[in-house]
Amino acid sequence: MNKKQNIIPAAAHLFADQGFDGTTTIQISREAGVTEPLIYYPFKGKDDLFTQILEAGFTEYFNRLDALENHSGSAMQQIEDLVSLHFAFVDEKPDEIYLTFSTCPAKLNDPNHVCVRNIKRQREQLKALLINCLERGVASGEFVSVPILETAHLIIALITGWMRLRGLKIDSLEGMKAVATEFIRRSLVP
Amino acid sequence: MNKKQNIIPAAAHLFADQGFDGTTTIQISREAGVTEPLIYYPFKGKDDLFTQILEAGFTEYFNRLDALENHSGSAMQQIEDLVSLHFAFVDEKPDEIYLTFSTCPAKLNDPNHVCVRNIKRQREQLKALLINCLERGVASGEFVSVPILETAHLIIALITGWMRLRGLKIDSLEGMKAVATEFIRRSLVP
Amino acid sequence: MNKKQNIIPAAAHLFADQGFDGTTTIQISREAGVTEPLIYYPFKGKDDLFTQILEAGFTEYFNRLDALENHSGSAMQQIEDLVSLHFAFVDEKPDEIYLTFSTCPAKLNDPNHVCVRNIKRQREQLKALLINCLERGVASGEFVSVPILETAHLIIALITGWMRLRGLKIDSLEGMKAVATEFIRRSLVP
Amino acid sequence: MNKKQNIIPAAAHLFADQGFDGTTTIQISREAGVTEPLIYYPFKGKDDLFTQILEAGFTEYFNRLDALENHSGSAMQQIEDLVSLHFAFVDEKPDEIYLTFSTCPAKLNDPNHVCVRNIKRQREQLKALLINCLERGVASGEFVSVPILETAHLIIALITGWMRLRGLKIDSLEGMKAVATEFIRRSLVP
DNA sequence: GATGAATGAGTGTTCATTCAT
DNA sequence: TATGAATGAACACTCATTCAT
Repeated sequence: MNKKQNIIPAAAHLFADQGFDGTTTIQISREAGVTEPLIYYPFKGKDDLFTQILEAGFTEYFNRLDALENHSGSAMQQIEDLVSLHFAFVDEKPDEIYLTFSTCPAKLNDPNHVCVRNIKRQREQLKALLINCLERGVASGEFVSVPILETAHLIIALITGWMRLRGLKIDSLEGMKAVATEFIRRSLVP
Repeated sequence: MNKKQNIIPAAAHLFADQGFDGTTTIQISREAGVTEPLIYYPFKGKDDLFTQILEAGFTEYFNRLDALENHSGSAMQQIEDLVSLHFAFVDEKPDEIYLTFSTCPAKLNDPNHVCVRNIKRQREQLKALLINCLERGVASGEFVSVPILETAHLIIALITGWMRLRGLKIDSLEGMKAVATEFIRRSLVP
Repeated sequence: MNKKQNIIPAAAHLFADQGFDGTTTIQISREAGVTEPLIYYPFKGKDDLFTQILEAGFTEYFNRLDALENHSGSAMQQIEDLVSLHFAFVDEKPDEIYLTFSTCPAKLNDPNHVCVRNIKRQREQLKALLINCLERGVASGEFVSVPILETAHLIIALITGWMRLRGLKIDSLEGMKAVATEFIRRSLVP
Repeated sequence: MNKKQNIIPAAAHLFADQGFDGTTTIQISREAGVTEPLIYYPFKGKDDLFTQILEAGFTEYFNRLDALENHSGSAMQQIEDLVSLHFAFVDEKPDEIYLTFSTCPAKLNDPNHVCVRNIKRQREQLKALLINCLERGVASGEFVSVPILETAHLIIALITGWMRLRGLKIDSLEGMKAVATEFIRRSLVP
């Protein structure tokens, strides 16, 4: 239970960097400073390790997301919080959150697997939240009139696109949260 | 009976779907309806196959992108064309273009490899184009005053984020091009 | 029947240079200036090609060797002729003769195969000839008294050792025939 | 239960018997009583295994050969010791020493490879030693007058030829060392 | 708990050979 | 006869995983 805390971040980092298939158990053990078989004490295997990392990421992610659902502020405020949530998250735990938004490894593609289920749930929840938000905003006149579903998808693309660039360390610009928020606000608020 | 032509789309599809490492040569051969060794007739190996797919994608991509550089229209027009270019491209060749925008396999990460070099070139070229465009627009008053570099990155995130969702078949909404263009226009044009 | 003459020397050369297993049929076809499947018209396969080369080499070799058996000259004269035969042969057809004296490919090691049979026959015949020769020479006082069997083996080692060095192009010294003959003569003739 | 020690002799035997290309890793593993992947635990691959066997053989061989260089005895005595060295060696370690004297696999033919470098060094060192020896002997009148270089090559051919026959188990005669020594002595000493 | 040794299953790749034309 | 296209069988090698200690 002691070394488990070394393994998870090491694995998360390598998975995020090289993909699930591109990462070997021996790489993980070296990065974690343990021997290879030790991985099999706290985890059933490579799949399980991956799954647990993802699940931990998802758990925290959904906790934060759920807190947004019962939102009392304006529609724009809610979108702003949504953007903040994701941008803050990817700064805190770039590997876990990047994995959360990346594709499932091919071999874990069965629809009952935690990986697929959660990724689907995440997309649905994000979509629902944004649709609700946009509908509210358009109805109340807070937002200009936009096609709801398409705009929701667009904002998801913007958020996940940025997280991807950030998670892969391709983009390291600071202060993007405010810029993104303003960008969306100008587009939606009349 | 030239089965060689089946290999490229089959491989592109699988690579886009499962990643480079997650795709086996035998999967490719089955998807292409040929036997495994036939892959090695026109291609030197799995790496070469991947490289050639990417290179073909990049060649066409850069051709289209270069055509945008000497643009005579307004700044917004140019951004619109940029969005159109990418959205049209990903509709035409979802697999190839998705690969073009996805990450390099870990093992092909040496900086001289076509894969890395082109992906870098692509990001640089996109950034340069957008920065130029935004500077023009802001200077002429066509656009509101925005932080140039950050906004360029944001638009790249939006475009690539969308292409990713689209390339992975996660999102299949039609008519997104116009919605995206309008979304950006409202944000930038006063 | 036309291109067969191109294939044999090309194959013989490559087999001698790289060994049977180290030589591929495509190398042979290129060296012979033909396409790969053409090899299968005059030959049943790679094994057969190898066998035929060996057989041709052996046929000529045994022809020459048989001519030595009914020898009328002195014992030393006969040994001299034996040395001459081998040294001349390896100069004329270095590849074929080298193969003749080299090891059988592992996969052709069954004792009924032409390859094994001939190599055995060759060693037996050489041994018989030398034993006969040495016995004659010792009995007649032409030679000093030497252990017959061992000396026969030694001369075989000398001859095959030289042919190997020569066949592999490791040694390219000229005029070795006379030197070898003299070397043996001084050792045997009192 | 260190099965690693079984691998080297098993591999040496098979390599000597069937050549590098003719020997498969699965054959080696079976002969060593281990499973195939275990070969890759102590060795980087088939090439490395081959190289290490050769290197061990060469190291011991050169150690023994170097001991002969500073020789105080007569020229004939030195040659006798040289013959003894080789004949004793091939009796002790028939596989390793046979490999040491056999040809490099075609694919390891680059001139910097241990294999090529050592085989060259061996030939040069043997040649130098014999030339020196013969020159001494001829100058002092211990030997009859012989062409130095050619005779050196001849003795090398004799020694390596014998080692080959012996290493390949083609010839199993005992007591050859004395016979060979006498054979050479009679030829050189007046 | 911890590890060095070991392995079953599979991967990319090569090669001798055949087939359709 | 000749060849481009195609393949079955094997090869060296890797990897996630387990076992003996």
